[in-house]
Amino acid sequence: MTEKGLVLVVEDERPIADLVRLYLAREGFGVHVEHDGTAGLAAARRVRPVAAILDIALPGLEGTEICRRMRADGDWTPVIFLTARDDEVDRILGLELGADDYVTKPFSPRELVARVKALLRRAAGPDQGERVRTLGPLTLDPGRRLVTVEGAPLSLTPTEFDLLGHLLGRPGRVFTREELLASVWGYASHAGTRTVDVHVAQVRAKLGGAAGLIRTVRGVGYTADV
Amino acid sequence: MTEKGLVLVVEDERPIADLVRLYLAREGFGVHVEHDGTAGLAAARRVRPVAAILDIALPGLEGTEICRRMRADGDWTPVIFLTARDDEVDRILGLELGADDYVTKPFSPRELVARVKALLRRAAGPDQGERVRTLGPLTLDPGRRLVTVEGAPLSLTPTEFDLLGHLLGRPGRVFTREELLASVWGYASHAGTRTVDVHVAQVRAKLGGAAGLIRTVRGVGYTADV
DNA sequence: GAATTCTTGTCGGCGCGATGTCGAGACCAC
DNA sequence: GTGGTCTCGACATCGCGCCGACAAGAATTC
Repeated sequence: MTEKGLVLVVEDERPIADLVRLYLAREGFGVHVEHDGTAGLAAARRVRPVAAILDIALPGLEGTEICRRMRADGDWTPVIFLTARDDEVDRILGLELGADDYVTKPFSPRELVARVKALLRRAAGPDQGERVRTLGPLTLDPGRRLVTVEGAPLSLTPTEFDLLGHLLGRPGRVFTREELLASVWGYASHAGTRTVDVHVAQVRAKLGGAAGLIRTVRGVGYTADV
Repeated sequence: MTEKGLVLVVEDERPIADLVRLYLAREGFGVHVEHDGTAGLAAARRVRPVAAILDIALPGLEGTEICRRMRADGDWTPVIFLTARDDEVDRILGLELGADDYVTKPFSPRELVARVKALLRRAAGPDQGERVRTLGPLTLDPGRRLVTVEGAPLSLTPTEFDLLGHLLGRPGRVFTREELLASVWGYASHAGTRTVDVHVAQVRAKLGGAAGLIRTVRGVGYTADV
């Protein structure tokens, strides 16, 4: 549920909070919602979110104050402010709050999600998922969605590519079928574990001579041999 | 920590210096801080910064004087001045200090970081976005907003041009529809991902024989084939 | 070493989701 | 208003994933 990390949302208007929660959850984020400023600050300190979305006008403690105290704690979690009025924008940008972005109400949930993602991309630097992986004659380039065996490109379907990529992400580590289903297919998948076998077989077929790199660990799962 | 190079900060007010240091460090810059003018000039000569942020009012040696002496040394490192009063701005702009930018207090650290980056981009030569891109029979010139196929000019709409330009910016790299929407259409776009498909189709139609250069990566997005 | 049982490999077809394509309507600039 | 552009809906098409079923192979028991 929190594969992409937890996003803290502090917003006192329930309908808006629910909307934001829905859209973020749909994108695979875990969401922690608080409805007043004091609880929001406590949550920020407790749940270690990867990003925080703070309404400015809040009961208890203003969003700006939550951010200020987080920064004082040395917490540089990316923060996006929600603001209803344009003149509040000046307060965000003008002061040294360490706000990373802001969105004015009414806003599009799609836009908000896009900004959260952009922020995390920026904060994370070069994405781990973008790393080119090499194992023997095999190379896998996530950015180009390209797999080569001894330089010759392979044509893999999306599932095959993700599956191979996940195995190559930690060579030597044995993944159970359940783990692979959860990571590659996603937690919402209803597929049975046998489906994993079928795709492993197809990847092996396409790997040709390098098929041996994916080893069956009987009774457990699969691994990319080092 | 210094992957992006070292930025020299000369600022006698500790809180401000610390704030600037934090923000620059967070962006991957190395930071060297000095608190008086004399030490600042010595540091400029010693640490070879990629950019310098100089307060104007400094004990020992004014920021303007540091800059002047750097220039006299033949050191044309980009310099940003921090100034508390507007009337100081005139002194910066009026004299041939070789200042590249200035920021008035109170300032937003975000803004300062943005200016440092902009300065380095400028100093690094022609903007990446201005680069003429060529791929097989295709050339795309952002400056002239011109695309040609084997020398013959094409008439593209703004969206079509930006879309093609973005794909050609990193040939081989696969972009998801969401990435393209965010980059080409912008954050605030409410367009659905299918809109991307339509525009890709249009671009392909206009590309004629070179249409194959834009390849669909099923389940992922699009790429410009190398 | 043979029989049994469980696990894994393999094949083929069905259903669904993703993409290509066309056209209508909205919107904007002139 | 007029022309150009963007966005969306609708439909057709195609590829892919999923499952069921059986074959093959490995571990366990005797």
